[in-house]
Amino acid sequence: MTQGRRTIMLVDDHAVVREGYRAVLEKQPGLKVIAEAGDGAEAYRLYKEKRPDLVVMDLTMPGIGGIEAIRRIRQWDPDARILVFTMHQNAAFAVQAIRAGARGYVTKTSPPEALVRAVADVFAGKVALSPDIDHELALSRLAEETVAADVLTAREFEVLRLLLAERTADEIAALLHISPKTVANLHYLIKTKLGVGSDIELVRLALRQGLLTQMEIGAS
Amino acid sequence: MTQGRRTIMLVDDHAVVREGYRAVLEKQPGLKVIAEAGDGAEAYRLYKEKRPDLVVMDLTMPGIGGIEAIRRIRQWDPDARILVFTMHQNAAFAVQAIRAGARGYVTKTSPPEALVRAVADVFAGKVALSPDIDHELALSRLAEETVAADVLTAREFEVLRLLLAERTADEIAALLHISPKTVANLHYLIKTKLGVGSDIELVRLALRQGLLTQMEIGAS
DNA sequence: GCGACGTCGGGAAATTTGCCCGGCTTCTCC
DNA sequence: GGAGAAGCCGGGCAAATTTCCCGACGTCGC
Repeated sequence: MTQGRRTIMLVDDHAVVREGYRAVLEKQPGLKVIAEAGDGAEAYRLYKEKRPDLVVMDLTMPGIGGIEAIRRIRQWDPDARILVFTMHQNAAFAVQAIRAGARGYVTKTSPPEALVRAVADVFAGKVALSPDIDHELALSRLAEETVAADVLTAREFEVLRLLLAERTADEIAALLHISPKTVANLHYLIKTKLGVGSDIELVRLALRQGLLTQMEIGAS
Repeated sequence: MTQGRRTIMLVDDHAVVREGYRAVLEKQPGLKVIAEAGDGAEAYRLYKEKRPDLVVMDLTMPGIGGIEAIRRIRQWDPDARILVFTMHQNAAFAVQAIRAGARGYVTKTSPPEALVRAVADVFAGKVALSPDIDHELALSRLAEETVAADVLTAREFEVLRLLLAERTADEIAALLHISPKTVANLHYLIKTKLGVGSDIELVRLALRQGLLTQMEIGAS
């Protein structure tokens, strides 16, 4: 990266929203938007081609999501600077993003200046978190909600995904070549491990943890 | 409204996103953004103060949501032109918005030109729907999914809300001063009326129909 | 080889679900 | 004012599921 001219790539599936990022960022001297992508796959491809100094990335996108895009880009270039800018004011998402290799997490509810400041912070080597996410993370620390991906085994996680996909116990049993009884046992075990009493709580916990995004809901 | 100078109010809880709308719309000669609001209550207040010729409105916002804001504005000014511009590519939302009095529904995934065209269509007296919403509505017509708000009685709807709020049957019974048995019966009746087999399907249907927005999920 | 752990499922009691019923109130329409 | 429809409430009971226990098997690390 040259010092005087920092290049940026924007990743968001909404073209009009990218227009907003661009307007805000290009008001800053020394920042230049050189690429835009509408989904994770395009982001990865364009990153390799354009080598921007920083990526501003949304999380919820069709196809390959933001988290996976971060992982891929960081695998290809471990020094990549990626700043997540999303609507999800959600500690679970922030944790996932940072673990995947993001250098910051700012919510879209923040004033535009916050984005500008976060960009500067990332260039300065700091981890940029907006105040509301600080707060969310603090709360989640206190709540100590069990993280599904951490406590569940691979098999349990798979059954959970299928349950959330509106499969009946019998369908899952047939799919996995196990007895319906085992599915029932796993279902029970999952609820126990996650400290959840009903299926309704289970779905809501899954939503909070991003296991099921609102996007997928329609695609039943 | 004067012919040469059409005034617009933007409503969206994300400041950066409003920046995008503004950039796209003000490129058009004859359009001028004269107000911005970040939630439904502010939108209603500002509408009365500024009397814009058109409102571009998001749906999911903190506090008073977009649907309710549309209702209020239209009650105060039955001729108000309101165009919904949202990320929700969801037939149920579109139906609610149009019923509340919106003159159009465009999703944020549409190219920026689609927004410009929709604005022009609304000014021309047409109902503006983006192609993906046309498609969603067509599908929903074929699927004929039961609409919770239509088929459920008030009591049933109330129980449904409480169930979704992660209350146990016993809590609901105590809250409504009825027997747990009745709650169980209502729970069963709700699932029957909505043509749903499990609680998981029930939650997902509620999400599709906007009874439970992703925003609320965290606030358990 | 031995303990820890994940996977798979049987068994049995406890609970919930699915579906029926009848009684009660309210509202409408004649 | 009476007949009928529709909503609300809850008992009853068989069937199904959930809950919790158990043992068997494979595999991995030490």
